Amino acid sequence: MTLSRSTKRHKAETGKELMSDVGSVDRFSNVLSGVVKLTKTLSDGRQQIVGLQFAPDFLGRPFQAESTVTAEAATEVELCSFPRQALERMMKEQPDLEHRLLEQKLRELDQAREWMVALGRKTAAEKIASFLLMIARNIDPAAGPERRGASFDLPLSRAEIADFLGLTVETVSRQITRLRGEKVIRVENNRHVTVDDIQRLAARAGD
Amino acid sequence: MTLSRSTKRHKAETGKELMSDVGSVDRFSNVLSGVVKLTKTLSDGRQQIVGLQFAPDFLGRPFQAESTVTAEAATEVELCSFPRQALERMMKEQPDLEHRLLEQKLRELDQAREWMVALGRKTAAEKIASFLLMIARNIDPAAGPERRGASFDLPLSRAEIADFLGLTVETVSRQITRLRGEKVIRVENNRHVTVDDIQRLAARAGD
DNA sequence: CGGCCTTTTGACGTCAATCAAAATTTGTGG
DNA sequence: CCACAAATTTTGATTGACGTCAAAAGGCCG
Repeated sequence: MTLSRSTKRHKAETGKELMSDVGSVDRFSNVLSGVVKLTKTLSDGRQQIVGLQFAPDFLGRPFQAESTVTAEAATEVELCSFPRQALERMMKEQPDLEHRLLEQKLRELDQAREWMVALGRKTAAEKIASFLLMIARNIDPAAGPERRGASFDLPLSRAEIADFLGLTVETVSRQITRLRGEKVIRVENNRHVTVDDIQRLAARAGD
Repeated sequence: MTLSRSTKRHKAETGKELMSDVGSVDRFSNVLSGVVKLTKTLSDGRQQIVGLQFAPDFLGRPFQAESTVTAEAATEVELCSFPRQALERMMKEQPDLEHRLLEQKLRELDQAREWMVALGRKTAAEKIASFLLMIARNIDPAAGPERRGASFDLPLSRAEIADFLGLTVETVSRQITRLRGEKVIRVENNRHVTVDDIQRLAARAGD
């Protein structure tokens, strides 16, 4: 994608709020590396992560934003960000862009619905397995489709995983411990996960 | 929207499967009246409703469909349906169409994320209140924004509501009974609901 | 009226939440 | 590099909200 002159690049430290659809922040970005989490919060503080964006996803909600989603860097993130105006000009000049945006949003919608099934109908154990599987597929640098194993750093803390899966930290921890006990995964430094046999993990995802 | 010659109109009886994104069914529709439910099912039969489409929503997932969503009529439905080919031709002739499709998909994405919060973080009571509120806003014929009350037929059975909210039929029934006992809603014939004070209902939705 | 399906109600069980505290990791300054 | 503080993760004990199982009540249509 060619960038207009008004774009800028920057790194965001972990946890930094990148943009909130709720208010005046009126920018649009491209995730160059890292993971961005989209969260929604209830008035009493309960939180739910409603999406994760990996490179090279677009980031932002064009055409008005009433949806009160907050985007935060989950890991070190490199963004290429530009004002809404630039996006809209680019879309005029290059209608293909709007098409690609539609395709990405359709993918996001598919993913959101995938997670609705997990949130509504899967057990804690199945949620964790599904989550690890999803991360493995998105993050493992050598993620060929025919790989038997995978190894990756979790982009989220236990608390964030809980917010993603509609669980508590304690339940997340227990389920990960259980998977480790059953040798489905190995965990180093709490963040690095190795899956020797992805099929065995997939078998626990409940699909 | 102008319809190409190859389009057709038909009514679907309740419960009829309209299209499945999984396979060869390759049509695209417009909901003219009624409610269509989008469901996903796990291999052991657990089901989750991942979306409800009200008139005048589009229905269908253009540009390949790997997402195994099934669309079914929840009520009597009038559709205007046409083959994918027609849609793609129409999009070429009228680029505005693709733009409107994008806007609708963005709305659907917002809604999906709204429900992710409910599924992951709300209590059974809050889920029911949120659901009734959503239906009231979409269905009540006289739903002016400044109405104090609302009255409508539920487009879903208790079992379907359960599948939408990630609950069991029994829990749905108990929560509705509870709301009735507290005079937040009145229910006639199990399907018709009257809300005298929408604010009181909204206060229980937990947002 | 009678069978069938949906909804409600009741008794009980269980999975995940809550509460509490220990263990481990991470970060900071000397 | 180590010592200490803070944050994160794990583990344990207990509770509670919702699920499960069972049966009664209510609607719908022949």
